[in-house]
Amino acid sequence: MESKIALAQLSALAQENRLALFRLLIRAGQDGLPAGEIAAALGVPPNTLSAQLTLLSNAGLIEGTRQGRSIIYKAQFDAISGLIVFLMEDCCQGRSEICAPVLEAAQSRCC
Amino acid sequence: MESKIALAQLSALAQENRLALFRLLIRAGQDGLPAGEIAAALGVPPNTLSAQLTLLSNAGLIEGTRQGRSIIYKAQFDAISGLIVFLMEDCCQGRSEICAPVLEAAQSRCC
DNA sequence: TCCATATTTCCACAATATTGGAATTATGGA
DNA sequence: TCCATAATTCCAATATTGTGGAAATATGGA
Repeated sequence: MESKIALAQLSALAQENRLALFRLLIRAGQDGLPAGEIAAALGVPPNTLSAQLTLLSNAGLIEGTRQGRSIIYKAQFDAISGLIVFLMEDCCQGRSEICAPVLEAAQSRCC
Repeated sequence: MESKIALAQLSALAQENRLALFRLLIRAGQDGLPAGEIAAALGVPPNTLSAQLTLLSNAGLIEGTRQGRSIIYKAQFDAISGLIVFLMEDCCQGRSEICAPVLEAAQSRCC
């Protein structure tokens, strides 16, 4: 992954509202949520939410598709996977005993 | 993990210099690097670097220990592991086929 | 004690990001 | 065509962050 993309993703997540928004979509899973429901859930005015959705979307972390009058946003799980790999890149120079436990711990505590 | 800590970690990583700095320490592994060498490697004046080290350190992503006149900074691998878990929290409501591949992909591409 | 090296703290200027009001675009139904 | 709903774009005020100069602190050696 390019450094610029990772930076955009980290910047997008590095804000209270957007982090909450992203995690809401992670929890919503593959069904996603319409922008209006997200705004209601987070208590954010629609134009502000729109700016936040755009940032996360430009970073590739979420994707919106129109469905009637609503736009349904979904978390992009691949993007998170790529970001994790980027952060751990060249972490061990072959000595995988250093970095393997990091991802193993994450895996065992997830789901 | 508390949301505040995750936010501090993401904010700390969401900046070009600090992201490069963190990844440098990830690559340096458990030996770490003295602040001076980091400054030289990144081409950043020492006082600016110090502010960046402080931010990453306060977020728990790195840790510095004095050794003679130098302070050796090391990446905290546990912190990254915790951040990954936080981002994926409640990702699948039991339907682990959604989120398991994310971490598996990360694991297979790392090391 | 004095000096050189390593790093940090203090501070203020410049750059960047966040927010929401008002207006705009898009869709579907009557 | 007209209206209501859903979401976005434009813009400017406000808030936050990043940067480096100058001074300060900490360590080790002569």
